[in-house]
Amino acid sequence: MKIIYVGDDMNSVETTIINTAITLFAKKGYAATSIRDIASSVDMKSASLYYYMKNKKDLLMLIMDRYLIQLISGAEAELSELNTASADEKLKGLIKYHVRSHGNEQLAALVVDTEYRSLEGNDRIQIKQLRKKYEKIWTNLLEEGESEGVFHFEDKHVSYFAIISLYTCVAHWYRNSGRLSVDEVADKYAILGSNMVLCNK
Amino acid sequence: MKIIYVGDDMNSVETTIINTAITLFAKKGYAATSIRDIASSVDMKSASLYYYMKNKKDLLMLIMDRYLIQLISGAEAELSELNTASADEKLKGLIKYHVRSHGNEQLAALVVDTEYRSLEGNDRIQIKQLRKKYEKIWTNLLEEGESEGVFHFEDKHVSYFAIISLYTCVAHWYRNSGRLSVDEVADKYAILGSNMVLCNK
DNA sequence: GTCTATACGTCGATAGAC
DNA sequence: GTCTATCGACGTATAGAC
Repeated sequence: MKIIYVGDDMNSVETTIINTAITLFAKKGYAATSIRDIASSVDMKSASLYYYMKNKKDLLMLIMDRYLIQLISGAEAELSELNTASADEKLKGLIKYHVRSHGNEQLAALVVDTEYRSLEGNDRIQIKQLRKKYEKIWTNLLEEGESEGVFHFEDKHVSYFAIISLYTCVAHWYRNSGRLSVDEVADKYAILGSNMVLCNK
Repeated sequence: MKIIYVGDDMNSVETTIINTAITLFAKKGYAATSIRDIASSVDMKSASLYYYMKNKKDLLMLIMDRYLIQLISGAEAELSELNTASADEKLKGLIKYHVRSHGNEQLAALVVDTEYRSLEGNDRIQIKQLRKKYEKIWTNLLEEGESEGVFHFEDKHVSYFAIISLYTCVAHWYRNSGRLSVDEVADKYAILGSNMVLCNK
């Protein structure tokens, strides 16, 4: 499940630049990555990049915006496919989707997760809203399960943060070269998370 | 439980500079924080800071090194106090200690957690070794509990990363001004984590 | 589209007065 | 101890040739 953005030409220069920026931002951080770093990684001069982008800040915004919009629409699609299932099945499905997305698009997920502090003004507000929209998908599901008597948590907010942080951190430790595939990690994690909130555990 | 480093004079200029650096590194990131930023926050000129430190890189190292050494020795002390307790009690104690440390020294914990990528060469190796030493405390305890038949996990590494990431992320979301005290969060989290690996759940 | 050249600010760090 | 002054490197971004 490689995420393909609508309208992307995977071989275009724009896409190469964006993917290179994602790699460098994830590895060294946005502030420590210079336009010249990105340019030399794609065998161009720094001035040439400005033909494809407005400035460095907009490049970061493009990356974060795209990933979050993709993540949200994918989560909504996943839940709508499961709309007749139990809350527990929906939670497992959502966890698997989240882990797969964070595993397959690991570098972009890392940028989204670590570079929020690099945003200012309206950019920050815009990304905050997208994050809140995604969080809402999870909290709605937890509340749905609770009102159906399927889930129980001593403290809703603590459980919510526990689940969200557990699954987001996958992007920080998962290694593609490791023992487990993304799908295997997703399956194992779905059980862990379900156990955390399920009533009859 | 405010962590006091041995030999610190809490009112010294050095300490003020270090605490200011921790705050700025946590908020904006190491690369995005200039020496002039730190200096103006402590009402000095940038040149004056060099009377107290060798360079910017060493300031970051000092912060990360101190926090990790403190974290490790505190965890060891916690476990040695509990050396006659069950593995489950030890795990709960370790979780509580970790959450309290990450809650009380939140900014330093964030710097340690997010600025590893800003280190190079021997600095990186040195911090990596400290992190591994701390991780070893946790994995030893999980293995001890498993061999005693108290803990069970389908996949040791996945469970280990789940627990570690769950508890480290506390530093990312905890707000001192919020509804819960650090101790309350620590207690609630200890139950969650224990449930994840306990046999008779 | 990609380049060379460059403007202009800010960076980390040092020299040396007080 | 703290300052002013300054160095040289490097940052983003633009102008304009090809």
